Amino acid sequence: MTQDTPAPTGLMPWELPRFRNWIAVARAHQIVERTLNARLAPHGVRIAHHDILANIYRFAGLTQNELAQRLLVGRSNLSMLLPELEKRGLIERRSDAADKRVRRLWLTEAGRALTEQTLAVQAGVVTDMMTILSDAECQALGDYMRRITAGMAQWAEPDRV
Amino acid sequence: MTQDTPAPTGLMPWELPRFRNWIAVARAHQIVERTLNARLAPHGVRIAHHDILANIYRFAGLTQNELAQRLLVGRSNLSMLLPELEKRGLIERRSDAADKRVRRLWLTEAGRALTEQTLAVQAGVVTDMMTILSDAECQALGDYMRRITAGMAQWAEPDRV
DNA sequence: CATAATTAGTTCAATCTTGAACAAATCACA
DNA sequence: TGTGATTTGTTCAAGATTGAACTAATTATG
Repeated sequence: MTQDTPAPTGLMPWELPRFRNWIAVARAHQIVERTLNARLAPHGVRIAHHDILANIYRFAGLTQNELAQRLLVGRSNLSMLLPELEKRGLIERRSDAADKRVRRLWLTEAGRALTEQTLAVQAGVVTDMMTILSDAECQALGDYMRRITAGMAQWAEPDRV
Repeated sequence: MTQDTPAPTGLMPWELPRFRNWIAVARAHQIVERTLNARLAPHGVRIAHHDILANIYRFAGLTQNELAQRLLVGRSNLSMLLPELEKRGLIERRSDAADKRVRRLWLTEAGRALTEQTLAVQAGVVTDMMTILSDAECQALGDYMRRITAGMAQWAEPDRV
């Protein structure tokens, strides 16, 4: 019953190699995100939480604004999420002595422990899925994507609020 | 002020090549999605809408359920979105004569015209960003991602509702 | 055939995410 | 200094997304 609409004139977008190949990226990413979310759920954490925790784990003492830029989300998003993580005793927000506007972020002991678990989950998902690529292929993949990201950066899209 | 937490024992996850390289994929994808959304906005459409329209464009007459599986979203999601697109006169939902549960999806003339525009926008974003890769690299990228997707498929994550 | 199991789609309430408007603190610089 | 521009974080309301529960239609099976 379902039928492809015949190409009116030239190639349809999904027939263009660059298009097709990017769609493959989007699909794989979507599936991995869903998988990660599912495996994170038993730990009482969503990807958004994990991303926050992992960044504080790695860059202890960063500000909310730095975190927002790093995650490519709006500051308001963090203003909604961080109090929740704070209430759960996973993070602390200490205001900066030098600049009273700023709130710097730190993990509690419990937060650090949880983050180590969720990082392990994420690493598990990623290595599971990437085993299908050889080391060289995996490296090439990373190089391609970093070049694309760098290229887009010049292209300069609207800043997050 | 911000400081890396020193590795307690072995490598931290973000130092593992496979992990690092996948993060690059996630980042690039995130940036491209944002760019696409921004460029779609002037057409009064978000990615979610465009994805729906583009799939109906390509697979005219598919059912809501088929569409949901294709987009990897829940059926309820479409039950919220489709009436909106219908009200805007972009799509039609005709119930199937053979199976009265099913509603098949078709584009109106206006919907087809809009979809051709948004497909062009998407193709523009994708080719813009992919020009930094050679044809061969682009092809390799697609191959890698399709292999990953196929690998995950066996791995069989929880079905959408 | 009758009844149970399955499937397609909807509704609803709970969450998530976002941008605009805002307050406070800092900075630029005349 | 003083005044205007910028930056940081928050609030709030609107929109988007999700899963669970539900109805109606179809299929499987005894």
